[in-house]
Order: sequence, then C-alpha cells, then structure tokens
Amino acid sequence: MTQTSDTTSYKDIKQTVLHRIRSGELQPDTLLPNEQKLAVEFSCTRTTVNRALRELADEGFLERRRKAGTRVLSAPQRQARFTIPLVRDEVEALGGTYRYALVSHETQNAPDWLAARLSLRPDQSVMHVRCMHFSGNTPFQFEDRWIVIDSVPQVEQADFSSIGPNDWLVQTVPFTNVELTFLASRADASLAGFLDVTEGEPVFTAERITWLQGQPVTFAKMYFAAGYRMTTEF
Amino acid sequence: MTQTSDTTSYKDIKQTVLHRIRSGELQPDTLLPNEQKLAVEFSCTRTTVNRALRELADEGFLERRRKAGTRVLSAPQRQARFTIPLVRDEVEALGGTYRYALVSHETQNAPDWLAARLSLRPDQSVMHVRCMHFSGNTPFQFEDRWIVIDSVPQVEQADFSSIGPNDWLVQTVPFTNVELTFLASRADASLAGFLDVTEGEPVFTAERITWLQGQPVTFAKMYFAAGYRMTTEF
DNA sequence: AATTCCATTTTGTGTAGACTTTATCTTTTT
DNA sequence: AAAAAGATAAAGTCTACACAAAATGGAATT
Repeated sequence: MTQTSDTTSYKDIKQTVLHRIRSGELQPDTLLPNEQKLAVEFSCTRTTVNRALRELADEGFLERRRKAGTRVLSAPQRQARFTIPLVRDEVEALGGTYRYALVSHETQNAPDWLAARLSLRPDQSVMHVRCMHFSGNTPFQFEDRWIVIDSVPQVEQADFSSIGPNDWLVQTVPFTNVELTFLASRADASLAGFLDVTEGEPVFTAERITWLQGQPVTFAKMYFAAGYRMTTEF
Repeated sequence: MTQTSDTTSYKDIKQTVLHRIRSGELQPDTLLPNEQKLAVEFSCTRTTVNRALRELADEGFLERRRKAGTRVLSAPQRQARFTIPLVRDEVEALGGTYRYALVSHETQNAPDWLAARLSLRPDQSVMHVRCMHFSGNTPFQFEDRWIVIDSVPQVEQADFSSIGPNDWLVQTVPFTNVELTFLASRADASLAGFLDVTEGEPVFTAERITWLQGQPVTFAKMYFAAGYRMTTEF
C-alpha cells in the first residue's frame, strides 16, 4: 500500500491493524491472532508481523505478553511526546529574533531547599545564574538556574555573559537524565518586571532537574511570558 | 551483560553505545562506524546492530541517514514522554478517593470561537458539559467540554450524571488523534468557586482537541486545582 | 562555473529459520 | 481445595542473507 513494491511491509500491517482498531473491528480487550497466523494472513514472515505489533505496543495501542498473546488496550495509554526545544530554536521557530541577556550570577552555598531537592550536602556550593531570553525586544522567558559545581567544575570558567547556561550545559554535559515539571505560578514583583506583566499574573512555568549518571547537575526554573502555550500532537 | 547468554544482544549494544556517548568517547557530531563494522566489533549480525542503533535514533540520541551514516546528535532531541492519565487514575495514584460530579450539560449551536477552532460549520450543534473531579472532598479538576454531536451521535443518549464525559468518550471512541496544550490561566470568579481558590489565582490548564479520522470530536479545557504539577522523567 | 548524471555506500527492510524466555494452563500431588 | 510441578504456546531475539532505497560525492556534460 505504502510503497510501489508487492511485498507487505511492517508499515502496511501497522496501518491495517490500527485501522481495524479504530473502526471497531478489533474491540478493546480483544485478543489478536498470534504472529504466526497474522503472518499467513498478510503473507509475510513472522519477523515482519513482530515488528509491526511491537511498534504498535510501544506506541501504546496494544499489550503483548508471552504465551498470553497480543490484546487491544481498552484504555489506550496514549503518550504525548514533547520535544523539548532549546529556547533559541523555539523563538526562531515562532519567527522571532533570539536575544539573550545575563541578569546575575554568583557562587554560593546551596540553599536548604535546593540541597534537599537535589540531595546535596549542605556545604556544597552552587552557581546561581539568572538570565532572560527575548524574542526581538519582547521578553520570552526568565530563567533561574542553579548549577552544582562539584558535578560540573568547568562551570567556574564559563562565561555566561555571551552564552546561556542551558546552551552551555547542553554542550558540556549533553546526555543526561531529566525530571521535567510543568506548573502555573504567580508573578511576584521581580518576575513581573522581567516578563513585563502585571504582578500576580499567572505564569506558565517549567522546572527541570538534570542528572548525569546519578549526580545532580542543575536545577532550573523557567518562567514563560504571558500567553505562552506548550503544545503537542499525538 | 544483561542476560546470562553468551551472545551480544541489541540491548547490550544500546547500552555500550550510550555509555560511549555519555562518557565523551563518542563526541557530538561524530560519525559512528557503519553497521557492518560494528557488527564485527560486537561479533553479531548487522541486523542486531541495526536494531540497537535504530532504537537509539528513535530515542533521540543519534541521527541516521542512508549513505551518510550514523552520527551523535549535538543538541540531543530529548523527548519527554508524558503518559496522560485518566483523572480517576491520577487521583487514586495520589492516594485520594475519586469522586465525579456533573455541573451542567446542554445542547447548543457551536459558538463561533469553537467552530473556528474545530473547523465546524456554524450550524453544527455541540453538547456542552461542565463537571468536577474531586479527590475526596477536595476539588481536583474542573472540566469544561464540548462534544461534536455529528461526530458522536450516541452522545445524546449518554448519561453524564454518573460517568464523566472523558471516561465515556474513551469507551466510545477510544483511538483518536489528539492535540494537547498546557498553559497557565487566571481563575475567574466562577472557576475560583469551583476550585476553591481566590479569584485571580494562577490555574494550571490543559486543552485537548480530539479528532477521529479527521473529524473533530471534542474540545476540552481542564483546570487543575492549586498546586498541581505535571511531572515526567526521561 | 554550474548543472546533470551516475556509481557507490550506507541504512532500511524483507525472508527463512532457529533457539530462548516467560507466562499460562493443565495435571499431579499434597 | 490448595499448592506444586510440568507441558506448551506465544512472544522475544538472534543468525544469515538478500535486495531496496536514498543520498552523497565525484565524473561527465553543458
């Protein structure tokens, strides 16, 4: 179907099975025929069927268990996949010109709440960086970030006046584990000033904790300008 | 490594390659050896290497192009996977007792903004349902939903006094396409009453548009109680 | 100098078959 | 009846090989 070729591809099978689910031909909780039988039906090998069903299971449509078989999930575990863009990319994708400005940075002992959050010893020192991201001259995001110096000692040589701490970290410790949280917070006087909104306004906020092989690397709060919407399709 | 067997599995290869990336042995933008060579290195077939690299590319670590080869992504396209839970499950996972209450429902012509949003004809009628989700006696979420009757005619027989519109829709048209948006909004007087917060407070809000094979099915705004946090790890 | 064309390399995907792992079901034993 | 043991079915994964598709880099042509 998809290609001009005459063989049945795993993509064809995915599409067909998905169609059967959506049309109601395959009811939720129904058991599918086993791979062997589907292979006969689609006149292809079991390998091909396996890949199709495996991917559909990955995508949250099916549940597969050895010996038990493959069944249609009744409450589809649909998963949204957010691709978290870098601020620069996001601004540019929206047609703006990206501009970065450092607000402040200083090294200090980890405040208690941060030490607790990241499981730091109370004496560990962190670099506190605050900065702004603009789209043209419009505030886009205010970033409030702490970086654990023991985890990234090079940070003491970093020059955050020209490069944002996020960009710097992505370049320096690119592959990390992340805990991401979205919430709505309230603009206090200071934040209202940075984002050019009225004090008390709702602000879409993302918190991000980053770990490198079990070591806490950074905690960031990102406050987005009024009207910001984080959207995804799936 | 993972198993007791003596063959190299695609999981071993994934782990090894990922480790080489994290440790800096494979720098961003570096080209990996081709599948043939890796197969020799890991003494397995190219098929096995292919699966490992394909999955790592899926997960956003690598970029693969025919003829060009496989390279480490410099700005890892890490994707957050949010599993969107049903409200009931979410409340129960947090240790609460789920309770549902219908606030209002009525059939009407689609308001202009909704017709525009969902590409409806101005005369198409929709069912407007408002309801509350509680954790014990604490407000958890206020749901404001429109359902396109032409797309789901059965909705006219549905009894939303006992079952939530989301649960009903999941049962009725389980497999759909979704556009999901997160934002921060401001509690107006009515919403403040429902969620038991002060008027003007920030409210974490999710909007969800659902399509069934190109047909708009439903638009929902979900307003979460104060302090709500949507978290994911990846 | 630019463009078109083509060979080659690399990933993408299919076939055929084997062995492995796990969970379920059945049977047997307690 | 309950618990333990064993048979078996289904998915999971690997090997070995083949051909397809894409895109790149260089050669040929304009």
